[in-house]
Amino acid sequence: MYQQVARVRHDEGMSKQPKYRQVADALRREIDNGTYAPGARLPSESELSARFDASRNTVRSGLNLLVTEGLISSSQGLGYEVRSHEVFVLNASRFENLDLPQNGDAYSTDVTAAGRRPHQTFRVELTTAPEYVAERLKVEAGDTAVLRFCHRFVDDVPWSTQATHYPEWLVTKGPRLTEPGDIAEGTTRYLASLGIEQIGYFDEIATRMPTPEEARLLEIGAGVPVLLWTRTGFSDERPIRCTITTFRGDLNRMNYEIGELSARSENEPQ
Amino acid sequence: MYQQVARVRHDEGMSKQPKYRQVADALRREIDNGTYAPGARLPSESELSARFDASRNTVRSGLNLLVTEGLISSSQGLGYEVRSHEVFVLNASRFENLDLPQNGDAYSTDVTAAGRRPHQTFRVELTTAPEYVAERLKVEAGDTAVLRFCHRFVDDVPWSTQATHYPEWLVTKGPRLTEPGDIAEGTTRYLASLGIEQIGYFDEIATRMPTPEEARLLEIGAGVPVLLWTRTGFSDERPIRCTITTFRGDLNRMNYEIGELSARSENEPQ
DNA sequence: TTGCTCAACTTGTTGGTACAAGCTGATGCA
DNA sequence: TGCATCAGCTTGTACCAACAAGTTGAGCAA
Repeated sequence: MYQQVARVRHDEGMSKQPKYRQVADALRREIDNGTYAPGARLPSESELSARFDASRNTVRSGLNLLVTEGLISSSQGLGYEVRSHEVFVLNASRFENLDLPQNGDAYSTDVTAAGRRPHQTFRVELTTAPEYVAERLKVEAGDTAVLRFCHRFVDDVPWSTQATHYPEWLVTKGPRLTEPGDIAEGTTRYLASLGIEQIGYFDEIATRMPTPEEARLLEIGAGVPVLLWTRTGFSDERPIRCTITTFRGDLNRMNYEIGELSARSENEPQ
Repeated sequence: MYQQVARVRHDEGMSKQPKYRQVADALRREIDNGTYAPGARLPSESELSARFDASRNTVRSGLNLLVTEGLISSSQGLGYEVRSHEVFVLNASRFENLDLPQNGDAYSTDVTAAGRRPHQTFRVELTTAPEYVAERLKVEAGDTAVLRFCHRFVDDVPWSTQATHYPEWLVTKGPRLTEPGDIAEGTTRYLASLGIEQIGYFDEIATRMPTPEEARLLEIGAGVPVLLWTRTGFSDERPIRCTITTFRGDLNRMNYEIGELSARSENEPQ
């Protein structure tokens, strides 16, 4: 029916690579060198099938590799599109600066400063602390806590989700724990209203592939990892909040400044 | 030959999900709840094919989803194995502490302290600075630079690669730029020998899917993202080195401490 | 016992087919 | 003109078949 042997013979070391990888490599090269620019559509499967002299299944395997790598995305009826990725940089050591508390929401400020349009939805609820959060807040897993969940967009593109847990002892300090509006304005402001000062953060950064739920919220297909940022905030006595932010990995980068940066470092590399 | 219609009819809203997703979801659930523990082998494709009453191709599509999510890996002749992921935590704000320069290689120290066995290979060469690095070192792209490339293992598992670029002006300060051995011992020590002190860092963190080359070096299959850590070190005058570390995303996590952490925070959540 | 071969498993690759389902523009009716 | 329909494109899902190639263990030969 088909014979692989004869073909491999004359391939002369240039590629023992299987055909579907050759397809992926060729297309990846063309995406890299700009033959297919971000936003552009790739030729259809049947066209590629003809070009590479491969079956539709084989071409699909190759395209699937590129989807997995996050280079392209597909939609039924439309075709394959080259993904664009303008990254948004978050300076985590300056963010919510300890000395200069932001007047308002730090996220909105940052996005607006970058000339882009922020948009976010809130949800505040009473819940129990999951184990991961409880460890960090130094409470028992299952203890009640207040969760402030936040879904953020930049120019109407889903950007990140943020879940902040406050321990029970903290929210009962305030007179109005049943009013979600208090927390909605932002963590720093809320804590200030309770007379609590954050004096330090413990940040943890990890990456992994999104869960199906995350993929849905952030509208990312297979092949785009998420960047997980867990920030535990401390008062002079104990942890006062734990914020887990889930970023689209292809659209975000984080920065930290440590120690002194020389004078000329003001204009950081973009 | 086969008819999808009849089956969908009686599925009763419980799942409009395509069959290959049902396979993936079922297996994912069983991996999560421990039916298949890390390191365990999944049933073979043909067994799963019988269990789910699906063709081998359909089962493969489902398994491929889990590979993409990084939950399992496959090897020809062996089968599918549930991946284990013990994460290794790197405290980036304490790492190469500015006040207390490490006596020796910081990586080896950290890994040994965690009760695991470090192993690394070096390569030092004279090269030109790629654009990304040149921007950070404030030199022209294409300028000569010294590259120290480092391939690191923990318990013989590939862990990370590290590429440190030093600008030309710096290496010519030392009398012996042709001796690769000097840099091999580590950045901090090398800089000290040149009488240069690092007073600050600029760290950038990003994530993405690995390039084929990275996947080869780190021995990660599709579905495992990499964590990119770029550290630019500064003297009191200017950037003196740029280190790009590529971690396996499934095995590493980074920490930063900012400001003051309360007394009880010494025992950080693992 | 040792060591080799080989059968019988495993996944990997590639081809084929058929139909479902989403999108778009042309066509034609009101 | 306006709108509904539909043909013809696209990708998505599902099946089948065949052979390549890696791994393992049984079993035979030295």
